[in-house]
Amino acid sequence: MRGPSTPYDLKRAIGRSVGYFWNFPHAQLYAEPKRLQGAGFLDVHEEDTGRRRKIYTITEAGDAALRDWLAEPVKEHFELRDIAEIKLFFNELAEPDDVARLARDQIEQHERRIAEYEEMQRRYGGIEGVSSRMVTLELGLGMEYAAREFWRGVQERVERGEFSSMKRRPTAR
Amino acid sequence: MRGPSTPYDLKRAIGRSVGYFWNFPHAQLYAEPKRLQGAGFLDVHEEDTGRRRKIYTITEAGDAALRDWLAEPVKEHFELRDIAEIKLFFNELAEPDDVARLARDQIEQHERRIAEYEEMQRRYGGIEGVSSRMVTLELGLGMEYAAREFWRGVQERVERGEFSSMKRRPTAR
DNA sequence: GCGCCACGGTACGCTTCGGACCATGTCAGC
DNA sequence: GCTGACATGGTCCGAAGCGTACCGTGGCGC
Repeated sequence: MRGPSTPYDLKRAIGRSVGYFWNFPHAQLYAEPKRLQGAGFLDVHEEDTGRRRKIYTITEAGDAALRDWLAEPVKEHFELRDIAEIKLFFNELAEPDDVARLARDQIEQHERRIAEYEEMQRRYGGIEGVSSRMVTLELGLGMEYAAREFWRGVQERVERGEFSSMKRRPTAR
Repeated sequence: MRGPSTPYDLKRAIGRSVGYFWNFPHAQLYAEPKRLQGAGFLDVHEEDTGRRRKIYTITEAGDAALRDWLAEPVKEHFELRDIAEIKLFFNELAEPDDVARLARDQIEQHERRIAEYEEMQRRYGGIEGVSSRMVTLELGLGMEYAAREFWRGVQERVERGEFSSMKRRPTAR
């Protein structure tokens, strides 16, 4: 989509797009093109002076492989990976105050993210060509709204004393 | 929460709970207790006959560490890890038919999951003691509803011809 | 008495991860 | 014209995560 790019270019592009819902450790972005090049899906041009940038270009084979992959059905269900959710799952072992703080922090975090996303929508929403890349932003927003509502509910319930701590773990099987 | 358990016990328990939103390759569930035991957070009792089960019990130190962790604030934002979303992000490179199929499959997948979750709610919702563990199920459901709505929207837009393919990639920088 | 399947676990190679580290330009402010 | 901060562009590496293949045990139905 971007044309020939260096890993660093990708890193920045990702930071403003897919990075919001799929984390890429930057070291990966240097290792992966190397592999793809080995597989014949990318060509490299390495500068021989200065910063020695490596500019990768997709090959015909790479283009074909990408399109094949896109046409392939998705079997995996999405995975959430939410530390806060894990902690809430173990709420019985925590103090109600901890749960309350967890909920408060989560609401704040999701609100911040919602503000970011809504700002992006306002800024780039109308622009021709870019808007088809904005579709996924809506999913992100939907998820954020749902999460915010959920944690608000948790907060209310904590306030009503519906979470209680279990001081000792069970020792019997 | 469960008391002394074997990795296998955990594997099954996880399959019916956290496993829905956080994947655990079962090999991990044998390696991790070993590590935790090394750190003094678990005790082992290994059977010396038959299946040689390893039954792990949490220690005082482990219990304390767990509670500390639960009390610690969560810094990381959740991560979605949705292959379908990635593919949709690259919709410009795919055929509209592929996008349509993607949306259809996703709607089906999310509906299946919603049915499972709703069934769980009906079955275990009222039960004393278990219901505090059901909280996270609500978040799961919220996410599923949001995702289903989103993909329905995508489907409608594909039908209206709002997605078009870009046959050739840009070659200029 | 035997074959199947749930149980319970190990081994191993590959990938992913993230933090530490390094070197090159650029530009603002003195 | 020097310097220090910061963006650029990248490598290295140990640790953790992943998934598949594989192995033995025991209960139960036929």
